[in-house]
Amino acid sequence: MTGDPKTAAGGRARLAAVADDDLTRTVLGLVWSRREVSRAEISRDTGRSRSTISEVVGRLLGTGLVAEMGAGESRGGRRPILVGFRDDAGVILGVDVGATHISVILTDLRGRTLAWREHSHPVRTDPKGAEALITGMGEVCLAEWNGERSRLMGIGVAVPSPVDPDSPDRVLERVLPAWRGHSVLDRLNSVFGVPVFVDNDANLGAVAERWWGEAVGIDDFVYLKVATGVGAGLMIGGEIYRGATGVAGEIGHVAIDPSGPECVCGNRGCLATFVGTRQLVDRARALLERFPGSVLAGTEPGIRVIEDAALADDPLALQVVNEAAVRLGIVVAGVLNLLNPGSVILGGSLARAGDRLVEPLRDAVSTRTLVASAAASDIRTSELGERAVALGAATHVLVAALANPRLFPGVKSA
Amino acid sequence: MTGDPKTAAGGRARLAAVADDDLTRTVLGLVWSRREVSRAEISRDTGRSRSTISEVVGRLLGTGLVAEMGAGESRGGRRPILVGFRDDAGVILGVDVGATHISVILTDLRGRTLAWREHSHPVRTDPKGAEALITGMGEVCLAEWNGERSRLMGIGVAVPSPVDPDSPDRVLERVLPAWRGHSVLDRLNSVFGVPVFVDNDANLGAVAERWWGEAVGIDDFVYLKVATGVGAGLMIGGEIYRGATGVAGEIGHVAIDPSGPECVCGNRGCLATFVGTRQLVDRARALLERFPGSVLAGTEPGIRVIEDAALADDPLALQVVNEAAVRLGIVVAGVLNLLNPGSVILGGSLARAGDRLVEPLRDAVSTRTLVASAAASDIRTSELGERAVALGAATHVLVAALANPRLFPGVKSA
DNA sequence: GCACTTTGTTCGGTGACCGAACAAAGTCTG
DNA sequence: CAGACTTTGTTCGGTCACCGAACAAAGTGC
Repeated sequence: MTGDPKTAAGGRARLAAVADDDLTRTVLGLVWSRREVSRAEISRDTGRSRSTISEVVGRLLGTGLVAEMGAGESRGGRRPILVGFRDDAGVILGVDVGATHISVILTDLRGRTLAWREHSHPVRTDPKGAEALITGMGEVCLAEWNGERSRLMGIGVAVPSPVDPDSPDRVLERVLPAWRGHSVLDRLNSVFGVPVFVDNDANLGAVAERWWGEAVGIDDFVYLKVATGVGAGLMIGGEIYRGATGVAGEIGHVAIDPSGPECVCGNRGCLATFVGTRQLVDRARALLERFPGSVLAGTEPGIRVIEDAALADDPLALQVVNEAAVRLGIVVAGVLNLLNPGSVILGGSLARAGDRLVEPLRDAVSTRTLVASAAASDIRTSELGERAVALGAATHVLVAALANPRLFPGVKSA
Repeated sequence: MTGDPKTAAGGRARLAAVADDDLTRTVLGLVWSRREVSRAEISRDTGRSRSTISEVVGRLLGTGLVAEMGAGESRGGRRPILVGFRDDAGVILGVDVGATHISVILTDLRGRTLAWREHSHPVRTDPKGAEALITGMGEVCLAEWNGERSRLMGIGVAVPSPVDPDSPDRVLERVLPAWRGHSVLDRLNSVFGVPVFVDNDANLGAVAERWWGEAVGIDDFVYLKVATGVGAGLMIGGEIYRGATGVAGEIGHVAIDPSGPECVCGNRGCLATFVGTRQLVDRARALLERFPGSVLAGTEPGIRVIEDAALADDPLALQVVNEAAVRLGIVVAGVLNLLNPGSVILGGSLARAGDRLVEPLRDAVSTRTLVASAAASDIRTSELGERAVALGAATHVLVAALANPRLFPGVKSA
């Protein structure tokens, strides 16, 4: 043993610089969420003395992350100086890698869209092309934004596959076998020179809902996403819950009908055999015979067309939505009974249908749950639209930065 | 506004005494779990300096909660002084209020049983009698133990009903309407003069498993308990998860067969209509015709008798266990897909059947889950026996005390 | 105009924690 | 067996986050 370097370097890491201790983190988060707040108010909310808060805020002002925004209303004495978060202090790229498409968003630190691109691509079979497409689209977004590139803080990537909490590199192999060995993360990191974060798409959709959507202020909810497959993002105590091996929320293969069709997973009657973009489109096509008057007759319907038709109360489209609602309802009922979430948010392909989806779903649920838990949780559709997952990927980076401000450009660590 | 008492009294509470700051808590927990540990080892494990740990341990020695237990093995230098937890520094009462019985346990701070009593009682319909019975059994346990009564630290109570995290008093009303208005908690508190904690029985069974049973060291698991009803305790990140309104884990009314019998809850085919002590006994009686040679023939079978028969490979009893396993398997499969727990532990009426229950259950599960999540989590039966829930109730108090040492007798707060 | 509030800053003080140094009590090697 | 090296636990002076008191600046309300 050559001495004991652990005692010297380990233990409580020496914080040589700004914005890394607990209090600084708390204050930064408070300034972010309150948008405009005085030092005195921070002091009251955190329970720390005004003198302490003054010093912390002073250090934060030096980083450029927060700034004084003018005077606020008097509460019977001197008017407070309002401190606010600099939403433009950095930008974030969010990437949504779907099964058949890729989209990229560029946001500021308040989740505002600065640029957005979308492309169809056979992601499963052409990983090399996908990789090039992602970096290219990222470059395009940055160019459109036309700001200093050094303000890019990080990249969030959503993948349609479970993520192993321990080694996110090995993520893609299970669902995307052709991606084996391709470390998109490394590539993105070396091209853009910033940290890259990966997570499952449903998880990141849940993150988007919690920060900008229907679940703002809710710590315990379930986000259910219908796309090529079906997945759930579990938010528990304000944190994404991944389970023991990272596959929590993978509900596509819950068996809801033992006599149902065979699934790729080897079992029968999985939820994924009924609900999923492809299955919905197939079902619509099969129903054309029974609904010759449908607006879908004669077209080659895509999911978007079905959604539009449902919103126009086309009987065929409503039938498709209804059937899906009943199937989803079976699973949602199970989720409510087991987890008792504060709310359930439906995103993805069918969310645009709104009440036309929620009402039959709620009916299906109510025949399968205890009154108490069903009544307690409200079921809603997402309003974030097609950008939800990419936005969530970007938000994931924002969350990481607020928790560890050294990620912000201009905040030094030594 | 009369001054600002909040600034003076609120915020970071002044710690006038011993054993209440973060580090002291950590050290106390470490000493408890390691049983015998040196100051130097604590220093390495917590990352604090030896000088700091020395001071903290010194203070803890003063409380009587820990003591020096002699010298340990040398690691190449001076031999360490081992510090250990005084398991007999306090005792705890755990109460298991079932639907048809009440049991009380007295334990030390290592979960060892010092006394135990059990009684049948119509809890639902006779709350006053139940209350008297609980206090009486508590007194009997304390008398049998024959120690100083001042060492009683607290009482944990398990109830067969969801618990509202915000107001545990209103707990019992939903499942036990006759208990309305009876605050057993207040009564216990005034009789014994110590804090009283309440929680759901399945939750407390999970606590027992995590501290003394099959889930030691596992932070994410599901405990499934079959008794008069069926319930689950969800351990997530080492904490009991209660959901938004406290009914998480109430899976008795998950619909597993839409064409099944009607349930008291108004729906059809609930898990509770198939699995539950009463249902199992009824089923055994109904099967007597088909299994005339069964050892159960001619008896009036109780659940204990059925368990014994199954362990003796009686075909009728095995049939009952098998059927229950398949039904439970449907629900367990849903749980695995959704939550991806590290393990599933089966407690209550059927746990004694061991592999005779687990094997058919595992078969039922494997046809309904993704390979990945099914393979990752192992399904086991509890070994804690009939005392599990009462033990968990007592353990709940221990957990609270380790997190807030002022609960311990002799540790002053001012 | 005067009494009272509120804000933000300055400044001396407290306490948790650290590192260096040391004595005591070991192990290991020649 | 002696001397070199380790490990443990304690002592002691120093650092840093945080606090409270005091104060000036800038308000409000009668």
